[in-house]
Amino acid sequence: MAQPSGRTGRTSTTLEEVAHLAGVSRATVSRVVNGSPRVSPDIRVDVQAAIEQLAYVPNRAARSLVTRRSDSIAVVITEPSGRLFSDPFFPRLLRGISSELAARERQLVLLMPDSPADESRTAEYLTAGHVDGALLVSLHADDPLPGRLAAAGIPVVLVGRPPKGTKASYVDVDNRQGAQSAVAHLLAGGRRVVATIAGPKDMAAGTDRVAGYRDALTEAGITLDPSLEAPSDFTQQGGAAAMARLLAARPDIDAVFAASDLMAAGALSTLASAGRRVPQDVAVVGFDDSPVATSTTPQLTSVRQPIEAMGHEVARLLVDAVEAADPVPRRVILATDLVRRASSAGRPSP
Amino acid sequence: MAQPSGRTGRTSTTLEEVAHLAGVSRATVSRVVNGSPRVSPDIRVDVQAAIEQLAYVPNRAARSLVTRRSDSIAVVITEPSGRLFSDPFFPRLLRGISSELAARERQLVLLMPDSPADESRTAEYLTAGHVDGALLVSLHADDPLPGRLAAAGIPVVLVGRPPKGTKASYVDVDNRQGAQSAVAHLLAGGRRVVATIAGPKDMAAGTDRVAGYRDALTEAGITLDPSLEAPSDFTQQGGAAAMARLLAARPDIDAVFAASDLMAAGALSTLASAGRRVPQDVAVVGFDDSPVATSTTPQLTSVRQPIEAMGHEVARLLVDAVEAADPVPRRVILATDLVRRASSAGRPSP
DNA sequence: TTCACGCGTGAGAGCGCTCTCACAGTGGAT
DNA sequence: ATCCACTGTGAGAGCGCTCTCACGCGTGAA
Repeated sequence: MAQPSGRTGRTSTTLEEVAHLAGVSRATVSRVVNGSPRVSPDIRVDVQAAIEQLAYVPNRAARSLVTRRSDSIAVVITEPSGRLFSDPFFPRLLRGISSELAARERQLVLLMPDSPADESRTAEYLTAGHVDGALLVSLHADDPLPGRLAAAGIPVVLVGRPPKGTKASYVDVDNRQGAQSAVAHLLAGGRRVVATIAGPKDMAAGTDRVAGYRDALTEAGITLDPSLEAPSDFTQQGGAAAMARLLAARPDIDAVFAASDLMAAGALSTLASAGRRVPQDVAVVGFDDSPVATSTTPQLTSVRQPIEAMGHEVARLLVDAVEAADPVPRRVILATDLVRRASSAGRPSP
Repeated sequence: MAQPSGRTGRTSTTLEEVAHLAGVSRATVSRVVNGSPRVSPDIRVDVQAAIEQLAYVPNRAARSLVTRRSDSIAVVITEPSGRLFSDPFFPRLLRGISSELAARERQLVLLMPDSPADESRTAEYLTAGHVDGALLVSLHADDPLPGRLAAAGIPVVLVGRPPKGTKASYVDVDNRQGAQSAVAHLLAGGRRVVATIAGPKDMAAGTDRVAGYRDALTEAGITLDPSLEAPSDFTQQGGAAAMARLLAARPDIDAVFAASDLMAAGALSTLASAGRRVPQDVAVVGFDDSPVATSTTPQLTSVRQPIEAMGHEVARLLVDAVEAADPVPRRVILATDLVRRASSAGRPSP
């Protein structure tokens, strides 16, 4: 930055030039560009013609300088790289966010801090007012970021319900309902001893899915049994190990609801080693409907999450919050969808 | 945009205020901020103290307005969503890019056009001068974007060698050498009838990996045999089908090099159905070292690509190109690394 | 002592835009 | 005819910064 660029910049057209060509003042061109109603139709047409002819594009920097808005939104992904690299969640979410922001003419500024030093730099960047708001993607339970941003008055929307209660807006899928429908589906298929491989207890997605599992059993009048609930960590290895524990404790299991497809895939391999046939002996349902679900044998029934829709929703919420004078926190919960595949085919009625 | 925001902005400190506190002029503070050597040490200290005290952060918009640089770099991902959602390539690449750009104090503006209309909007955005340069991630063979950007004088760096020859800078992994080392490893393990499941012919990664496969055989004095080369499409299903074709044509195959882990995983399932043991009867090597490689049975030997390094390199190249007066195209080829796992364990010597 | 030179510093213009305010023109009510 | 309200337009200030240019001061050579 010490050196000015040697590049002889492509100088773009300015408002001034458009105004000159159209025979009006800068102010009028500005009004046309920004869609003000206070412009007579004929002048508007002239100005638009001039804009077209000169291929005029407003200079964001100049505009930002006076409006004190950057029209950019930060997306902060703080993920220690495990899930980031194995789960298609992030690309899909980014696509949803990107498409919404593009439609709203906002820039998407991506931040992926990958060290504690980086994270504090991220916080400084965000609070410096370079962006109008921030989308926080995978928050640690103890992340100080939401607090710092709130203190700095930066609008924030979270993706996924944060583990601790928070005042911030967030968008999440209906994990509980999704899990409930998965287990209800197993019960409807004639299964009676339904276990679950759960996610970590310190993640909302973990606890909510267990709650949904219990809901379904309770609704069906089945007494809950702690020996049928094996906590795990959302990974394939973890799922395999949890399945082994479940089989050891309860050999009579005839169905498993895993809180992620990766864990379900792990469970499948353990079941295969144990000589249990899927779905004849044990039915399996996963969660996420990730690509893994169609590459296992048999293919996995799974709870599909509307990830792109989440992206859209979260971006919409944030842009609205930036524009609104009253940033009332909102939460949006999106419904899930059970995708039926071979792993949970119902038993032939006896 | 018609309405000014109702938000009562957190007004940040300005150069002016820092200058006042330090008892110097704006120009001097600016010099300190931008690291000019033409400032006496004692004054520099005073100014830095004032900056610290007021928590001064330069206003990007004001700076951009005069420097005519945005200090932001666009990353354009044009991927029809197949690979985007199944391959961890993109998150890893983004992380590499992000970390390099953060270190260089550049903003990463992410663009993911997902419709033709979107793509033309993207082109307009990029040529409007809102960013200093663009990183193009997964280019179609016939994508007009590089041409349009070149015409507009926007610096561009490509990730991966483009199918058609191009004058643009790019960074790629050494696909040919990677494939060569994989096949050499199979030969060193005592394999003699080595087949390959290749990628599409219209992708550089596809043809380069076949070339590497042939290199290794030729070096070992083995005559090439077209019946051992099965083109496919980088997907698991495609890999499974290609493996079936290979087995039908050449039942004597004792090793397979697949140009992607997904295809290798498909090959494994076909081999299992055909009753061939891996690695005893047939050794298998994949490419990418993706998470799939460790979730198959047996785990896959695979060629690891330095994806984060690619991200770093590509970002470095672009920032350098933006700063340099003479944008001489450069190409950087990164070495790969063979990760040995069970799927290619050598035969016990006879 | 005088002059030239270089170095550190300040004054001020200006980047392209928005937005307030003033003003001219129009038309309806008095 | 007079006044008022209202609408459309233009003039101009100013957002926060960089950068050129001029200036004053100290230093070394003449």
